[in-house]
Amino acid sequence: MVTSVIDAVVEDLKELVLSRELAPDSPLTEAEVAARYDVARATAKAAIERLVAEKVLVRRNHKTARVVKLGPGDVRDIYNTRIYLESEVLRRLAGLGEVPEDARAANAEIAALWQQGTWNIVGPDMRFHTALIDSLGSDRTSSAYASLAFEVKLCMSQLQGSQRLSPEIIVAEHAKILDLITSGEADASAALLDEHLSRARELLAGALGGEPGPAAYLPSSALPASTPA
Amino acid sequence: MVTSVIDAVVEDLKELVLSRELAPDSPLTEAEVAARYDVARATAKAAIERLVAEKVLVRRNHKTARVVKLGPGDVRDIYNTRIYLESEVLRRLAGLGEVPEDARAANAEIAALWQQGTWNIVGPDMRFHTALIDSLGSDRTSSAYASLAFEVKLCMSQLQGSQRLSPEIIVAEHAKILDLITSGEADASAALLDEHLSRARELLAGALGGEPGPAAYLPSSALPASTPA
DNA sequence: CATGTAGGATTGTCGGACAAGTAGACCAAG
DNA sequence: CTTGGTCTACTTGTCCGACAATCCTACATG
Repeated sequence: MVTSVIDAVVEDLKELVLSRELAPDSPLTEAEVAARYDVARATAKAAIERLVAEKVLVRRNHKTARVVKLGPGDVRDIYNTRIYLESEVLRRLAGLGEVPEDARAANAEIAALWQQGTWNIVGPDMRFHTALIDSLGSDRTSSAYASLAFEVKLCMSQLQGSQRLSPEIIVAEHAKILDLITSGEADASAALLDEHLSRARELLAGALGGEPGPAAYLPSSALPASTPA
Repeated sequence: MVTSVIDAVVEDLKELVLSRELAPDSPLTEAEVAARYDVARATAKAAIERLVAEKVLVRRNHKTARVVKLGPGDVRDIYNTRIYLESEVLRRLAGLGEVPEDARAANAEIAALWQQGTWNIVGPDMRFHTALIDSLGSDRTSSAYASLAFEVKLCMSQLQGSQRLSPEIIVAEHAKILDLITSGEADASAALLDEHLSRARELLAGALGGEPGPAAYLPSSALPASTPA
C-alpha cells in the first residue's frame, strides 16, 4: 500500500485524535497541520477535508476545523446504528447456521487478555463484531460498519478513566451469541446482541454526561414531533 | 446553503453522471474538469476526490478517474445492503406501530403518477424508503442509507431501456408494508420488504448482464473459503 | 449599555511550476 | 512476425506564493 503524503498525514492525525494528544474540541488550522508535517497548505487542507468527511473533525464554512467531541446523543446514535446493522446481519448468519472463525478467535483473544488481568480489550472486541459483519461478504455493508467502527473507537478513547464492562461478561455474551447463531435462533441472537450493545451504549452515554435514562432505543427525535401548537 | 465552488462542481458532475452525459467508465481528467468549469486545477482535483469518496468516480494511484460502472455484483451488493438496513428499521418501526406520514405521501405520489401513465417513479419510490429510514431519527442510520441511495439511483440510470416493475405492484406492496408496520407485525413486514427489494435486485442485476440466479441473498464470497488444502 | 467598526487571523480559490508515475508507441532483437 | 525493452507524452502529486472573502474579537463611539 503506497501511501501518498496526504494519506500519511491523515493516518497520523487520526492516531493523534485517538490517543487524545489532540483533545476533543481543540482547533486545528490548516497552517498548523502544514507546519507540523512540513507540507504545503494545500496538502494540509486536503488532509483536513478528508478527516472532516470521515467525521474525525468537524468544520463549518470558513471556520477552523475542530476535533470532534461526541456527546451522549452521539453515542446513543452510534450504538443504535450499530444495533440496527448488526441485528439484521446476525439474523442472516443464523439463517446460514455458520459462524466465522475470526469471530471465535477474537473472542478467545479477549478471554486470554482477561486472564492476564487486562481490561483494555477494545481491539479484539471490535474485531469480534467486525468479523461477524465481514463474514457476510458484502463490501458495502462492511464499509458502512467500518465508518461506524472508527466512531466507536473514538467513544472509547474519550472516556478512558470511566468504569467499563467486565471482559468476563463480554466474553460470555459473545460466546452465547455465537451459539445462538450456529443453532439457527435468529430472533434470540438478535435480541441478545441488542441487550449486549444497549448496555454498553448506556454506560458510555452516561459517562459522557447524559442521563442513564430508561434504555431509550430511539432518540427522542424518533417520534415525529407530536406537540404541534 | 451557501455552496462553495467545489460544491457546485461536485453537484453538477453528479448530475452529469446520473443523466448519462458522462457515460459509465469514461475517463475524466482534472484538467478536463478545470477547463469545463473554468476553475483552477486544484479545485477540480478536490471535486474529483470528493466524487471518488462518494463512489461516483473510481480512481487508482496516478491514474485518471473514471465514471463508476456498476456490474451485477455491485447491484446485488447494493440491494442486499439496503435489505439489511431497511429490514431492521422496519422491525423497529413495527415495534412502535407508527408509520411516517411522508412515506404514505410518497406512495400516494407513485399511485398518482401511475394513473397518469408514467413509469418513471424513481424519485417518489426512493422518498418512500428514505422516509421510513429517516423516521427513526438516527442521523447515522440515515446517512448510511443516503450513501446507498445515490448508488441506487445510479443503478436505475444505467439501464434506462430495460423493463421495469409495474408501479401498480410497487404501490400495492408499499401499502401492504405500511399496514404490517401499523399492526405491529415485525417479521412479516421485514419479510415482505425482503421480497420486494429482492425482486428489484434480480431484475436490475439481470439487466446488467448477470445471470438471474436462484435469488442469492449472499454473494458467493459470503461463505468463508471452505476448501483449505 | 448597545452598537458599530477596524484589525487580525483563517479559509477559499487561483495561477504556475516541477517531479514522479503510467500507459502506450516505437524500435530492436530473436 | 512475435517478443521484449526503451522512450515519450500525458496525467497526477505536491509545492510555492498570492489575493479576496469571511469570521472573530476587541475596541471605539453614541
